[in-house]
Amino acid sequence: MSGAEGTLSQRIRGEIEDLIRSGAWAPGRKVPSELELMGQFGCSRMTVNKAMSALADEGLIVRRRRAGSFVARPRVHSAVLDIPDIQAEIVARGEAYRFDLLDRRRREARAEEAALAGDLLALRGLHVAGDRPFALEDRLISLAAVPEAAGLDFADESPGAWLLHHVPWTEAENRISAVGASGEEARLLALDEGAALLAVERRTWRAGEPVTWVRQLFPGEAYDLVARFGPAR
Amino acid sequence: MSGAEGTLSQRIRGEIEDLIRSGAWAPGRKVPSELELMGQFGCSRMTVNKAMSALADEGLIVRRRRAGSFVARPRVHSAVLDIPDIQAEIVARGEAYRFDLLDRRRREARAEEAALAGDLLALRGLHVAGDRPFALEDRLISLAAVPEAAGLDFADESPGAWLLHHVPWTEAENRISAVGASGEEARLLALDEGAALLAVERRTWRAGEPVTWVRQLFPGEAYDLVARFGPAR
DNA sequence: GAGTGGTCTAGACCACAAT
DNA sequence: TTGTGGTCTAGACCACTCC
Repeated sequence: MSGAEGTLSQRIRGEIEDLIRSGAWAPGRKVPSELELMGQFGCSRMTVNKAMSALADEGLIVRRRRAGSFVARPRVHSAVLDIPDIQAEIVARGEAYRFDLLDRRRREARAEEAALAGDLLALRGLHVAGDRPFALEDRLISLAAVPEAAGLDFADESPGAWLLHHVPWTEAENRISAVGASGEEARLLALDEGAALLAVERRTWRAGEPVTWVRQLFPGEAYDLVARFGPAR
Repeated sequence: MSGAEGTLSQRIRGEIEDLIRSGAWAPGRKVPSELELMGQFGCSRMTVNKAMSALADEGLIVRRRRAGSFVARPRVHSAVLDIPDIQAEIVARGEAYRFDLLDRRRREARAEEAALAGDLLALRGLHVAGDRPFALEDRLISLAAVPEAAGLDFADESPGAWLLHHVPWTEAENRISAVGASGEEARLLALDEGAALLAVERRTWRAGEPVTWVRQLFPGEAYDLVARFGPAR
């Protein structure tokens, strides 16, 4: 939470940002107009406008003349490095997608899982494109952050896709490395033991609270992560 | 080049941005004050300020009260995904750094090297940390974009570090994958054939012009790419 | 037609750091 | 001390688009 810093326009921006990131204002909800916010904060329209423009640049709100401003529907595609929605990517290629849940259990966080605490859902599953294994996924979900997850079986929707659609506005840290496949991993991915895998490990927070940890293993030659950056404008 | 769009403040921003990205205004150079720009563009200070604040947010300029605004020294660390300065990383860890140039030749771009054209410098070298191979690098440099590179032997400084310091404000696209080491690659990196390598392939432009292409192979377990994103503020 | 955002103006006061 | 940026105000006109 952070709606109490610095200048007035930063404070306005922070307060609204907190409401959105915490989930209190759901996607699609109307944001007060600049005139209303002028009243609420007792300031000029330029000051409100600065805050709202910043939120729009960030992609947190969408602004339309005459209609007003609204909490944006979260874009899955970050400009710089996707949180890959594997399901959506496979479907977009025209292949059949399936998520095979291999293991599902509830347990307490272990000490070494510093990022997460308390009651967890631990999942292992395989993303399948057509009939070809696409990625092996191990995931922990904090039930403190996402209690609704406790009741799901993730048969129709992968945990990643479900989280993307139900817990918007998260922050994430990715670690990317290459590993040789263990015997078990090789078997599940239909590769030879020792084959090169791209390992993506990601921790995700919402409004400072840990939400999920995931490690995805991709057959290296079959998957490229693309990250582009440069002038936005 | 893009200094001719939209609103007045966008135009101001665009014109200055072009001057910086093209290299015409070198890092450290003083940017005209808001008062001067008000005169040049015949507008109010708020309009100039909006443009300059945006440039500062982008990291292209640094603003200091009383002193003025200056073209920023390029930060090697992008907020989202580094263009890794391998040399700096190794030195920062307190290890000795060495770049062994294995091959260096000039040649014309081939048809399949769509990104680059004309006269190229083609390099192969090994980044060494202490006495341990750290990364194998193949690189092409466009001599049309960077004619100064023709005269360098890259004995003291790796090509990547040299480019980072001499060709600022580039845009880049990274592709990241995992591959098994070929016999030659394994030999140079002192690994077993087939060992998992993290492959980072990057193309870089400056002001729309291709500058360099590079492919770096890291022993997978020894190197992590970290990419973090979320609220800036 | 009227409500909303998009942009701009002319002016103001303040904080800061270089001189 | 003084030039510079940082922020804000109160007002304005315009463009768009929903009603």
